[in-house]
Amino acid sequence: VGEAGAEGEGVGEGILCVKVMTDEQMEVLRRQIAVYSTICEKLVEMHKAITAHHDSLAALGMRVGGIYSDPMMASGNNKITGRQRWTPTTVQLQILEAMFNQDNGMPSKQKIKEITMELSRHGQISESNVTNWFQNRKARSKRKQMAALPSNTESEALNEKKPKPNQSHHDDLPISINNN
Amino acid sequence: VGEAGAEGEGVGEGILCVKVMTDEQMEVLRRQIAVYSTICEKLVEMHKAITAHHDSLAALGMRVGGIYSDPMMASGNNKITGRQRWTPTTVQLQILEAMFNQDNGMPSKQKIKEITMELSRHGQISESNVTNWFQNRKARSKRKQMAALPSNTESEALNEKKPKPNQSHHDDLPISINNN
DNA sequence: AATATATGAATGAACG
DNA sequence: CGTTCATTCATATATT
Repeated sequence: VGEAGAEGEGVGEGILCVKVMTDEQMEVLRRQIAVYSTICEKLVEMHKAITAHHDSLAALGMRVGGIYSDPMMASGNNKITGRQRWTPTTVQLQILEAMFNQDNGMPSKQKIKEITMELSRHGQISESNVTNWFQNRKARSKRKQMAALPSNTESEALNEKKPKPNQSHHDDLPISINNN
Repeated sequence: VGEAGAEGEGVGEGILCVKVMTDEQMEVLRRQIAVYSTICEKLVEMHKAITAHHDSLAALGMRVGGIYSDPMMASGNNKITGRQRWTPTTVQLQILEAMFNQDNGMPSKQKIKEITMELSRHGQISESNVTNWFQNRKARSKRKQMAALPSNTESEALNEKKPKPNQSHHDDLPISINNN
Protein backbone atom coordinates (compact mmCIF):
# COMPACT_ATOMS: atom_id res chain seq x y z
CA VAL A 1 0.00 0.00 0.00
CA GLY A 2 3.06 2.10 -0.06
CA GLU A 3 2.93 5.09 -2.24
CA ALA A 4 5.22 3.81 -4.89
CA GLY A 5 7.85 6.43 -5.13
CA ALA A 6 9.12 5.94 -8.62
CA GLU A 7 6.68 6.34 -11.39
CA GLY A 8 8.70 3.90 -13.35
CA GLU A 9 6.28 2.25 -15.69
CA GLY A 10 2.84 2.37 -14.25
CA VAL A 11 0.63 4.48 -16.41
CA GLY A 12 -1.08 6.84 -14.04
CA GLU A 13 -1.00 4.87 -10.85
CA GLY A 14 -0.45 6.23 -7.40
CA ILE A 15 2.51 8.29 -8.38
CA LEU A 16 4.28 10.40 -5.87
CA CYS A 17 5.09 13.75 -7.28
CA VAL A 18 6.37 17.05 -6.11
CA LYS A 19 4.99 19.47 -8.61
CA VAL A 20 1.31 19.69 -8.05
CA MET A 21 -1.68 21.69 -9.13
CA THR A 22 -4.84 22.34 -7.27
CA ASP A 23 -8.02 21.15 -8.85
CA GLU A 24 -8.78 24.74 -9.42
CA GLN A 25 -5.65 25.28 -11.39
CA MET A 26 -6.34 22.18 -13.35
CA GLU A 27 -9.75 23.49 -14.12
CA VAL A 28 -8.35 26.75 -15.39
CA LEU A 29 -6.05 24.93 -17.72
CA ARG A 30 -8.72 22.59 -18.86
CA ARG A 31 -11.04 25.42 -19.66
CA GLN A 32 -8.40 27.29 -21.48
CA ILE A 33 -7.63 24.36 -23.67
CA ALA A 34 -11.29 23.66 -24.24
CA VAL A 35 -11.89 27.26 -25.26
CA TYR A 36 -9.03 27.23 -27.72
CA SER A 37 -10.28 23.97 -29.05
CA THR A 38 -13.73 25.36 -29.64
CA ILE A 39 -12.50 28.55 -31.19
CA CYS A 40 -10.12 26.76 -33.45
CA GLU A 41 -12.79 24.40 -34.54
CA LYS A 42 -15.11 27.19 -35.48
CA LEU A 43 -12.48 29.32 -37.08
CA VAL A 44 -11.24 26.48 -39.16
CA GLU A 45 -14.75 25.77 -40.26
CA MET A 46 -15.21 29.39 -41.07
CA HIS A 47 -11.99 29.53 -42.92
CA LYS A 48 -12.87 26.56 -44.99
CA ALA A 49 -16.19 28.06 -45.90
CA ILE A 50 -14.61 31.34 -46.86
CA THR A 51 -11.83 29.94 -48.91
CA ALA A 52 -14.33 27.83 -50.68
CA HIS A 53 -15.70 31.01 -52.19
CA HIS A 54 -12.76 33.32 -52.13
CA ASP A 55 -9.17 32.49 -52.35
CA SER A 56 -8.03 35.96 -51.70
CA LEU A 57 -6.27 34.72 -48.69
CA ALA A 58 -3.05 34.89 -50.58
CA ALA A 59 -3.29 38.64 -50.37
CA LEU A 60 -2.65 38.34 -46.72
CA GLY A 61 0.56 36.57 -47.30
CA MET A 62 -0.52 34.09 -44.76
CA ARG A 63 0.16 30.56 -45.37
CA VAL A 64 -1.80 28.41 -43.09
CA GLY A 65 -0.81 25.19 -44.63
CA GLY A 66 -0.08 22.77 -41.89
CA ILE A 67 -2.81 23.80 -39.59
CA TYR A 68 -5.08 21.07 -40.66
CA SER A 69 -2.33 18.60 -40.43
CA ASP A 70 -1.49 19.56 -36.94
CA PRO A 71 -1.42 16.42 -34.88
CA MET A 72 -3.65 17.92 -32.27
CA MET A 73 -6.21 19.25 -34.66
CA ALA A 74 -6.37 16.09 -36.65
CA SER A 75 -7.11 13.69 -33.90
CA GLY A 76 -10.17 15.57 -32.90
CA ASN A 77 -9.19 16.39 -29.40
CA ASN A 78 -7.13 14.78 -26.79
CA LYS A 79 -9.20 13.98 -23.88
CA ILE A 80 -7.06 15.97 -21.56
CA THR A 81 -9.76 18.53 -21.79
CA GLY A 82 -12.47 16.16 -20.84
CA ARG A 83 -13.98 17.29 -17.61
CA GLN A 84 -14.91 14.82 -15.06
CA ARG A 85 -18.08 15.57 -13.34
CA TRP A 86 -19.23 13.71 -10.35
CA THR A 87 -21.70 10.96 -11.06
CA PRO A 88 -23.41 9.43 -8.09
CA THR A 89 -23.19 5.69 -7.83
CA THR A 90 -26.40 3.75 -7.60
CA VAL A 91 -26.00 3.28 -3.89
CA GLN A 92 -25.23 6.93 -3.31
CA LEU A 93 -28.27 7.92 -5.29
CA GLN A 94 -30.49 5.63 -3.28
CA ILE A 95 -29.25 7.08 -0.04
CA LEU A 96 -29.56 10.63 -1.26
CA GLU A 97 -33.02 10.02 -2.60
CA ALA A 98 -34.07 8.47 0.66
CA MET A 99 -32.79 11.40 2.66
CA PHE A 100 -34.49 13.82 0.36
CA ASN A 101 -37.80 12.11 0.90
CA GLN A 102 -37.41 12.33 4.62
CA ASP A 103 -36.99 16.04 4.63
CA ASN A 104 -37.28 18.05 1.50
CA GLY A 105 -35.33 20.90 2.97
CA MET A 106 -31.65 21.57 2.51
CA PRO A 107 -29.62 19.73 5.11
CA SER A 108 -27.56 21.88 7.42
CA LYS A 109 -23.87 22.33 6.96
CA GLN A 110 -23.20 19.75 9.59
CA LYS A 111 -25.62 17.35 8.07
CA ILE A 112 -23.94 17.72 4.73
CA LYS A 113 -20.67 16.74 6.28
CA GLU A 114 -22.17 13.62 7.77
CA ILE A 115 -23.88 12.66 4.58
CA THR A 116 -20.72 13.17 2.63
CA MET A 117 -18.85 11.03 5.09
CA GLU A 118 -21.39 8.29 4.73
CA LEU A 119 -21.55 8.45 0.98
CA SER A 120 -17.80 8.50 0.58
CA ARG A 121 -17.85 4.89 1.63
CA HIS A 122 -19.68 4.14 -1.56
CA GLY A 123 -17.61 6.14 -3.95
CA GLN A 124 -15.75 9.35 -4.56
CA ILE A 125 -17.70 12.36 -3.40
CA SER A 126 -17.27 15.79 -1.86
CA GLU A 127 -19.42 18.05 0.24
CA SER A 128 -20.11 20.38 -2.61
CA ASN A 129 -21.38 17.43 -4.61
CA VAL A 130 -23.89 16.72 -1.90
CA THR A 131 -24.85 20.34 -1.56
CA ASN A 132 -25.37 20.69 -5.28
CA TRP A 133 -27.35 17.52 -5.42
CA PHE A 134 -29.81 18.63 -2.81
CA GLN A 135 -30.19 22.03 -4.32
CA ASN A 136 -30.78 20.68 -7.77
CA ARG A 137 -33.08 18.00 -6.48
CA LYS A 138 -35.19 20.52 -4.66
CA ALA A 139 -35.27 23.07 -7.43
CA ARG A 140 -36.22 20.50 -10.02
CA SER A 141 -38.78 18.85 -7.90
CA LYS A 142 -40.41 22.21 -7.47
CA ARG A 143 -40.26 23.01 -11.12
CA LYS A 144 -41.86 19.74 -11.99
CA GLN A 145 -44.74 20.51 -9.73
CA MET A 146 -45.25 23.90 -11.25
CA ALA A 147 -45.31 22.45 -14.71
CA ALA A 148 -47.77 19.82 -13.62
CA LEU A 149 -50.24 22.39 -12.43
CA PRO A 150 -49.88 25.33 -14.72
CA SER A 151 -53.44 26.13 -13.95
CA ASN A 152 -54.30 27.98 -10.90
CA THR A 153 -56.89 27.05 -8.36
CA GLU A 154 -55.87 30.07 -6.52
CA SER A 155 -56.73 33.58 -7.27
CA GLU A 156 -54.17 35.87 -8.58
CA ALA A 157 -51.67 35.36 -5.85
CA LEU A 158 -49.93 33.87 -8.75
CA ASN A 159 -48.36 37.09 -9.80
CA GLU A 160 -46.38 36.22 -12.85
CA LYS A 161 -42.81 37.04 -12.43
CA LYS A 162 -41.39 39.49 -10.07
CA PRO A 163 -40.74 42.49 -12.23
CA LYS A 164 -37.06 42.21 -12.03
CA PRO A 165 -34.97 44.98 -13.40
CA ASN A 166 -34.47 43.87 -16.89
CA GLN A 167 -30.84 44.17 -17.50
CA SER A 168 -29.35 42.57 -20.46
CA HIS A 169 -26.07 43.59 -21.82
CA HIS A 170 -23.62 41.87 -24.01
CA ASP A 171 -21.91 44.54 -25.92
CA ASP A 172 -18.92 42.36 -26.32
CA LEU A 173 -18.01 40.35 -29.25
CA PRO A 174 -18.23 36.70 -28.48
CA ILE A 175 -14.52 36.47 -28.87
CA SER A 176 -12.12 38.63 -27.07
CA ILE A 177 -8.47 38.57 -26.59
CA ASN A 178 -6.97 40.00 -23.52
CA ASN A 179 -3.52 41.39 -23.71
CA ASN A 180 -2.21 40.59 -20.34
CA VAL B 1 1.96 34.33 -27.11
CA GLY B 2 3.24 30.97 -26.27
CA GLU B 3 2.22 30.66 -22.73
CA ALA B 4 -1.00 32.51 -23.23
CA GLY B 5 -1.52 32.78 -19.57
CA ALA B 6 -0.78 29.18 -19.07
CA GLU B 7 1.22 29.96 -16.02
CA GLY B 8 -1.72 31.80 -14.60
CA GLU B 9 -1.35 31.82 -10.89
CA GLY B 10 1.65 30.10 -9.55
CA VAL B 11 0.90 26.80 -11.06
CA GLY B 12 3.93 25.21 -9.66
CA GLU B 13 3.62 26.02 -6.02
CA GLY B 14 4.32 23.65 -3.27
CA ILE B 15 0.68 23.16 -2.51
CA LEU B 16 -0.42 20.11 -0.69
CA CYS B 17 -2.60 18.22 -3.04
CA VAL B 18 -3.63 14.78 -4.04
CA LYS B 19 -4.06 15.10 -7.74
CA VAL B 20 -0.73 15.51 -9.39
CA MET B 21 0.77 15.79 -12.82
CA THR B 22 4.14 14.72 -13.99
CA ASP B 23 6.37 17.30 -15.58
CA GLU B 24 5.77 15.54 -18.80
CA GLN B 25 2.02 15.96 -18.54
CA MET B 26 2.47 19.59 -17.68
CA GLU B 27 4.59 20.01 -20.75
CA VAL B 28 1.96 18.41 -22.91
CA LEU B 29 -0.63 20.81 -21.61
CA ARG B 30 1.61 23.77 -22.08
CA ARG B 31 2.36 22.80 -25.62
CA GLN B 32 -1.25 22.20 -26.43
CA ILE B 33 -2.26 25.57 -25.15
CA ALA B 34 0.55 27.24 -26.97
CA VAL B 35 -0.43 25.61 -30.22
CA TYR B 36 -4.04 26.56 -29.89
CA SER B 37 -3.07 30.05 -28.96
CA THR B 38 -0.95 30.46 -32.04
CA ILE B 39 -3.49 28.94 -34.35
CA CYS B 40 -6.31 30.99 -32.96
CA GLU B 41 -4.35 34.15 -33.25
CA LYS B 42 -3.60 33.54 -36.87
CA LEU B 43 -7.08 32.48 -37.75
CA VAL B 44 -8.65 35.44 -36.03
CA GLU B 45 -6.35 37.85 -37.80
CA MET B 46 -7.02 36.14 -41.02
CA HIS B 47 -10.71 36.23 -40.58
CA LYS B 48 -10.73 39.87 -39.65
CA ALA B 49 -8.69 40.73 -42.69
CA ILE B 50 -10.94 38.76 -44.92
CA THR B 51 -14.17 40.15 -43.64
CA ALA B 52 -12.71 43.61 -43.88
CA HIS B 53 -12.25 43.23 -47.61
CA HIS B 54 -15.10 40.98 -48.47
CA ASP B 55 -18.52 41.37 -47.13
CA SER B 56 -19.77 38.52 -49.13
CA LEU B 57 -19.30 36.62 -45.96
CA ALA B 58 -22.89 37.37 -45.28
CA ALA B 59 -23.70 34.48 -47.49
CA LEU B 60 -22.25 32.27 -44.84
CA GLY B 61 -23.85 34.23 -42.13
CA MET B 62 -25.85 31.41 -40.75
CA ARG B 63 -23.00 29.06 -41.09
CA VAL B 64 -20.49 30.98 -39.11
CA GLY B 65 -22.94 32.84 -37.01
CA GLY B 66 -21.90 30.73 -34.13
CA ILE B 67 -18.99 32.91 -33.38
CA TYR B 68 -19.81 36.40 -34.29
CA SER B 69 -23.47 36.53 -33.63
CA ASP B 70 -24.67 36.79 -30.14
CA PRO B 71 -27.50 34.47 -29.23
CA MET B 72 -29.72 37.21 -27.97
CA MET B 73 -28.20 39.98 -29.91
CA ALA B 74 -29.94 43.28 -29.79
CA SER B 75 -33.49 43.31 -31.01
CA GLY B 76 -34.32 42.28 -27.54
CA ASN B 77 -37.87 43.42 -27.99
CA ASN B 78 -38.66 40.23 -29.76
CA LYS B 79 -37.26 38.21 -26.97
CA ILE B 80 -39.80 38.36 -24.27
CA THR B 81 -37.78 35.72 -22.65
CA GLY B 82 -34.67 37.79 -22.87
CA ARG B 83 -32.25 37.31 -20.09
CA GLN B 84 -33.39 38.98 -16.97
CA ARG B 85 -30.31 38.97 -14.92
CA TRP B 86 -27.13 40.85 -15.38
CA THR B 87 -24.27 38.98 -16.93
CA PRO B 88 -20.92 40.66 -16.76
CA THR B 89 -19.14 41.10 -20.03
CA THR B 90 -15.65 39.77 -20.38
CA VAL B 91 -14.12 43.18 -19.91
CA GLN B 92 -16.25 43.93 -16.90
CA LEU B 93 -15.27 40.68 -15.31
CA GLN B 94 -11.62 41.34 -15.87
CA ILE B 95 -11.87 44.70 -14.22
CA LEU B 96 -13.88 43.37 -11.32
CA GLU B 97 -11.52 40.50 -10.83
CA ALA B 98 -8.57 42.83 -10.83
CA MET B 99 -10.15 45.09 -8.25
CA PHE B 100 -11.03 42.16 -6.09
CA ASN B 101 -7.46 41.02 -6.10
CA GLN B 102 -6.29 44.41 -5.00
CA ASP B 103 -8.42 44.49 -1.95
CA ASN B 104 -10.49 41.56 -0.93
CA GLY B 105 -12.79 43.67 1.15
CA MET B 106 -16.10 45.11 0.08
CA PRO B 107 -15.61 48.45 -1.58
CA SER B 108 -17.19 51.43 0.08
CA LYS B 109 -20.40 52.89 -1.18
CA GLN B 110 -18.50 55.58 -2.94
CA LYS B 111 -16.13 53.12 -4.45
CA ILE B 112 -19.03 51.10 -5.77
CA LYS B 113 -20.31 54.17 -7.54
CA GLU B 114 -16.99 54.77 -9.20
CA ILE B 115 -16.63 51.19 -10.24
CA THR B 116 -20.12 51.13 -11.63
CA MET B 117 -19.38 54.25 -13.60
CA GLU B 118 -16.28 52.74 -15.03
CA LEU B 119 -17.89 49.44 -15.86
CA SER B 120 -20.88 51.04 -17.46
CA ARG B 121 -18.59 51.99 -20.29
CA HIS B 122 -18.30 48.34 -21.07
CA GLY B 123 -21.89 47.34 -20.83
CA GLN B 124 -25.12 47.73 -18.99
CA ILE B 125 -24.62 47.58 -15.28
CA SER B 126 -25.97 48.97 -12.04
CA GLU B 127 -24.55 49.57 -8.61
CA SER B 128 -26.42 46.70 -7.11
CA ASN B 129 -24.86 44.42 -9.69
CA VAL B 130 -21.45 45.49 -8.52
CA THR B 131 -22.37 45.14 -4.88
CA ASN B 132 -23.77 41.69 -5.43
CA TRP B 133 -20.77 40.66 -7.39
CA PHE B 134 -18.34 41.61 -4.69
CA GLN B 135 -20.40 39.95 -2.02
CA ASN B 136 -20.73 36.75 -3.97
CA ARG B 137 -17.14 36.79 -4.97
CA LYS B 138 -16.01 37.11 -1.41
CA ALA B 139 -18.42 34.58 0.03
CA ARG B 140 -17.54 32.02 -2.57
CA SER B 141 -13.85 32.48 -2.42
CA LYS B 142 -14.12 31.93 1.27
CA ARG B 143 -16.24 28.85 0.94
CA LYS B 144 -13.87 27.50 -1.59
CA GLN B 145 -10.95 27.90 0.71
CA MET B 146 -12.75 26.10 3.47
CA ALA B 147 -13.41 23.22 1.16
CA ALA B 148 -9.83 23.14 0.05
CA LEU B 149 -8.59 22.67 3.56
CA PRO B 150 -11.29 20.72 5.33
CA SER B 151 -9.02 19.51 8.08
CA ASN B 152 -6.51 21.82 9.49
CA THR B 153 -5.78 23.84 12.55
CA GLU B 154 -2.31 22.65 11.87
CA SER B 155 -1.39 24.73 8.94
CA GLU B 156 0.80 27.33 10.45
CA ALA B 157 0.74 29.41 7.35
CA LEU B 158 -3.00 29.45 7.47
CA ASN B 159 -3.68 33.07 8.04
CA GLU B 160 -7.26 33.98 7.70
CA LYS B 161 -6.05 36.22 4.95
CA LYS B 162 -6.74 34.50 1.73
CA PRO B 163 -3.27 34.09 0.32
CA LYS B 164 -4.30 33.45 -3.19
CA PRO B 165 -7.68 34.64 -4.35
CA ASN B 166 -7.56 32.58 -7.43
CA GLN B 167 -11.01 31.35 -7.97
CA SER B 168 -11.05 32.72 -11.43
CA HIS B 169 -13.13 30.56 -13.59
CA HIS B 170 -14.12 31.17 -17.10
CA ASP B 171 -13.62 34.61 -18.52
CA ASP B 172 -10.17 35.34 -17.32
CA LEU B 173 -8.82 33.18 -20.02
CA PRO B 174 -6.81 34.84 -22.72
CA ILE B 175 -9.54 34.11 -25.15
CA SER B 176 -13.10 33.54 -24.38
CA ILE B 177 -15.97 32.59 -26.52
CA ASN B 178 -19.68 32.61 -26.38
CA ASN B 179 -20.63 29.11 -26.98
CA ASN B 180 -24.21 28.14 -27.04
C1' DA C 1 -23.85 10.72 -35.91
C1' DA C 2 -27.24 14.11 -34.70
C1' DT C 3 -30.56 15.52 -31.48
C1' DA C 4 -32.97 15.41 -27.08
C1' DT C 5 -32.95 14.93 -22.25
C1' DA C 6 -31.04 14.46 -17.58
C1' DT C 7 -28.29 16.43 -14.34
C1' DG C 8 -23.85 18.34 -11.98
C1' DA C 9 -22.12 22.83 -11.46
C1' DA C 10 -21.80 28.01 -11.79
C1' DT C 11 -23.57 32.35 -10.47
C1' DG C 12 -26.64 36.69 -10.04
C1' DA C 13 -29.84 37.98 -6.83
C1' DA C 14 -32.62 37.69 -2.64
C1' DC C 15 -33.38 36.58 2.15
C1' DG C 16 -32.78 36.74 7.37
C1' DC D 1 -22.60 38.44 5.86
C1' DG D 2 -23.75 33.68 5.44
C1' DT D 3 -27.35 30.94 3.13
C1' DT D 4 -30.61 29.88 -0.08
C1' DC D 5 -33.15 30.37 -4.41
C1' DA D 6 -33.72 30.74 -9.44
C1' DT D 7 -31.81 30.41 -13.75
C1' DT D 8 -28.45 29.09 -16.86
C1' DC D 9 -24.48 26.57 -18.63
C1' DA D 10 -22.05 22.34 -19.91
C1' DT D 11 -21.64 17.58 -20.26
C1' DA D 12 -23.07 12.83 -19.71
C1' DT D 13 -26.53 9.74 -21.24
C1' DA D 14 -30.39 8.28 -23.95
C1' DT D 15 -32.93 8.14 -28.23
C1' DT D 16 -33.66 8.08 -33.15
